Amino acid sequence: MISRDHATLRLAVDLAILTVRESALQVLTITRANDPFRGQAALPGGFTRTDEGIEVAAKRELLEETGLDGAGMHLEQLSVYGEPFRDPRGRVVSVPYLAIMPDLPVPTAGSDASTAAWRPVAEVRGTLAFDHDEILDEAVERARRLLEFTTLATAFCEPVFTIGDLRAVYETVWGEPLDPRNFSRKVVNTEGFVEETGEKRLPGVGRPAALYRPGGQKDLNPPILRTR
Amino acid sequence: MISRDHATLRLAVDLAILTVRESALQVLTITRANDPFRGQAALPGGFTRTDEGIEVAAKRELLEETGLDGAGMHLEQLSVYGEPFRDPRGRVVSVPYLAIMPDLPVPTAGSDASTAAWRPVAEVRGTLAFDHDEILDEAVERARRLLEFTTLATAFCEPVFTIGDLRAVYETVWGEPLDPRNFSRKVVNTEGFVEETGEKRLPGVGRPAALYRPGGQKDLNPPILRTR
DNA sequence: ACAAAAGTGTTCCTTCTACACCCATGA
DNA sequence: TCATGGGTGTAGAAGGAACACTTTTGT
Repeated sequence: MISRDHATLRLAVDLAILTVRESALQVLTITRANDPFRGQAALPGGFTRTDEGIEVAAKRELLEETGLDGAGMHLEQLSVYGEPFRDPRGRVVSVPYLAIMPDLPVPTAGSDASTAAWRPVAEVRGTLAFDHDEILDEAVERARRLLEFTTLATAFCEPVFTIGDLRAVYETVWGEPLDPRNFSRKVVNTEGFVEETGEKRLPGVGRPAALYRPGGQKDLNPPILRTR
Repeated sequence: MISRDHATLRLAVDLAILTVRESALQVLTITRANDPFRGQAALPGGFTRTDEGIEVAAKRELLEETGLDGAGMHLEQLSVYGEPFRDPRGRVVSVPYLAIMPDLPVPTAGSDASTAAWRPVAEVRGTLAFDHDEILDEAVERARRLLEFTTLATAFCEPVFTIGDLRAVYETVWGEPLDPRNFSRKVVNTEGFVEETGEKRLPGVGRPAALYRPGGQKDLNPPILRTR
């Protein structure tokens, strides 16, 4: 039985899970199996449980809906959505999180996740259930800013990656081309951004690129500012 | 009757209201009149009402507890605090907001507000009820960052102010001295940060300073970065 | 040899920093 | 005339943007 009164307040978490895939910024969406908005695309999420912390709930939903273990993953909390009538079922306040991951196939483990799929952000904008379009916009904007001031771009990449891979992340998320030569220097010279592995990637074509691991640093100092 | 079960979830808003006063960063605190934490200092706040939006609730609490009308005021949402046992009364999730205002006397309008008072941040750190110490730390850190990337420093000032006043805000919030000459140039040359009034302030001593109004711009481009 | 991607060196230009110096007022 | 805070000029340092050029691979 679903509550319809507004005196009873429930807390939900939603997840804007972003990746770079096929040269496009993509987001993990599910197709809603139940009313309201049955059949429509939405961000994965669900209600928090009694005595469950909010970030814990977010990681649990991540696992349930995508089969991905978010144990070590960075979740970035976005602003809370609590308009009284945002959910037709009653008073639901949502705490949305931004998660960033490499281009992995969706394991489709849980029951709800059977419909989980990567979709290009440009394609889903304006089509999501509830106020998830707003959440997605905020997530993308946050991701853009995180690339400027933190080393989180490496979270879009595989465990080892080339500077070219990393540059592709910046170019895709920011939607603007960057000078490969200046970018390379900036990244390599920034203490703690990336760490050499000593290996090289066998190329399809061109000179093999050096492979790197994420460095220890979280904040990017100096930042890599985009030209506005 | 206060609920003690955790199945019933209630949503609260808390306010970290900052000002610069007597050359120190100060925060508005109340002394709790009721258990839990009776007699201890805390941030003003309260529960949201049925069918009331969250930011609306924050502005209502601001009015009730300080007598200040936050109609046009910028409220900056901080991260949500929802640990299951953060409030001994039951499951309470708090949405904290940062508010910035000039050094106004606290009107002490509402009943709860009789104990409202400005206190230096340095003095109250570690003494607040609930997890309000954490919230305050986050608020101060956010305020520091806002000064770098937005024009919100003007919110600490009276409706008209001198560049010296504005510099005092930066120095107090950042806790480091700035070069008055370079600061002045940077502010005046940044499009939309401040706007000349044509007036001058009658000085106690020294050359009279030009008076300015806040400019139209919200974001600060280029940013005023502090040296870390 | 050629195409393509990786990476280095160098030049130009903008911005920041430090500080010498001048300005306008009260005591 | 001196102290004090407001404000301009300017030289040097630092960092970013643009781009010529070299390196290393596959075909």
